[in-house]
Amino acid sequence: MSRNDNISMSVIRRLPRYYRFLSELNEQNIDKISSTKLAEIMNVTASQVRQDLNCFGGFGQQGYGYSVSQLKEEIQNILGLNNNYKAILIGAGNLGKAVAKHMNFEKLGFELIACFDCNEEKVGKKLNNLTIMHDSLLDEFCQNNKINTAFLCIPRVCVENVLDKLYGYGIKNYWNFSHYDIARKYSDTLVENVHLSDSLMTLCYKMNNRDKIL
Amino acid sequence: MSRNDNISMSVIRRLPRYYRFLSELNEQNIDKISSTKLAEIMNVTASQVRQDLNCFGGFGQQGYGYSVSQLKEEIQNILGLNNNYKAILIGAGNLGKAVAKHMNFEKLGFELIACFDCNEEKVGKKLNNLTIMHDSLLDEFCQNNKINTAFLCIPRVCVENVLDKLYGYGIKNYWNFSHYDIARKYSDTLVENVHLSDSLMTLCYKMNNRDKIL
DNA sequence: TAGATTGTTAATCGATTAACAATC
DNA sequence: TAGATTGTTAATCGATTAACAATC
Repeated sequence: MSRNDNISMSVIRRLPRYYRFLSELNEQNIDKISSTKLAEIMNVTASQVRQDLNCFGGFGQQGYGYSVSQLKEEIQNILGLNNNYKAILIGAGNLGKAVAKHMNFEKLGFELIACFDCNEEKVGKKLNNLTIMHDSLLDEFCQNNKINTAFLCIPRVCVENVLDKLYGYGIKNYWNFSHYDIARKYSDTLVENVHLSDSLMTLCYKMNNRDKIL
Repeated sequence: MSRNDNISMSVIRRLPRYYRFLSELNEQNIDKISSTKLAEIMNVTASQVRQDLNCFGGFGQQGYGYSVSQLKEEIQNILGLNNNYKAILIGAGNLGKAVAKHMNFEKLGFELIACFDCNEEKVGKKLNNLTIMHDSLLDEFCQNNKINTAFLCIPRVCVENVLDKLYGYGIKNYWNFSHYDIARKYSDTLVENVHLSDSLMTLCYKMNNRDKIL
């Protein structure tokens, strides 16, 4: 099935976007689409669509196009959204709460099974269906549960301490909202960073250079 | 000063990262750094550092290196972080609250001057130093205040309606947390999108392909 | 002056786009 | 069969890296 073992991250990062647009088309009960039309909708080139998809297999049919529902499923599988990776949330502050409540983890390949905070006031409160636990229970929880991922929503200065523990318990995948550089310390981790301030600074730059950009 | 009028977005997106590392070095009272050392710290090539910086000017000194504090300031200026762009927040849900409380807007070139929500229960409550206002007050507020940017923390389906109003009042810069495609509808807008679910899906892919990646 | 390190040009690498033969 | 559209190769474009002359 896979025609190309060395898929570039540029391609990977476009997959969620394909997935979103295909999901929409699917909801609109559109059952076939050509690379040209899909490209139009997504504001990319038809060549890119075909090249991207062909990294993973020949999902289309010459003369016809692509089956929307099939292609959506294929990308779902490529991304691995049918997984049920167990995740824990570290930090139930504003950001942690937002992340926990805002995301539909089941549709994204994850299940949030616990959340921790160092603040006594938060401990015992509910977050979704979970009761927030104190950081001191982390060790016990990690020993008794298989955890695939940690979502880090704590300040940068707190990360190293927690990370050392989590890594010690074999957790090697992180969704990281801090600026702490996880992969530098532990090179066999997989990390997705969300740098909100970087994004806002980029907007600031664009605003300063409106004329050059538009 | 600017040697290159057509800076690529690849370069721009690296600037916040330079800025962060330089800020750290500055806090550690390190006053000079060579492209080689900076590259090492940032895990990039020295060539890239020099190329990137030279898009904007010759900030270094041959035989010596770069002044940390000067370079930090230069990038601060390039990004426009000394601005005081007036921003309003639309949506004071979990995500909106997290964004409002979590970010240090002043250091990022912005000032949050109001926030709005359509939920009567939230109206009147405080968010930072601001009182959450009902969406129905948006028109009046926009007429009486100069607003540069809107931070959209509302569900996708709610965006178009609000966007039309905001655009009508001349707001053309958006920090967008929804999947609504603002730039498609209004092509003279500047948009920074934050797609949290895309990031998590990418992590999911990486986890599924750990062996290929690491 | 000698050593260090930049600024900048040239070479390489990778990603995107164009073109078209294969085929449904 | 004729028309449409893919899969795939080749061409182009842009970004990264290497090299080195300029110079502090």
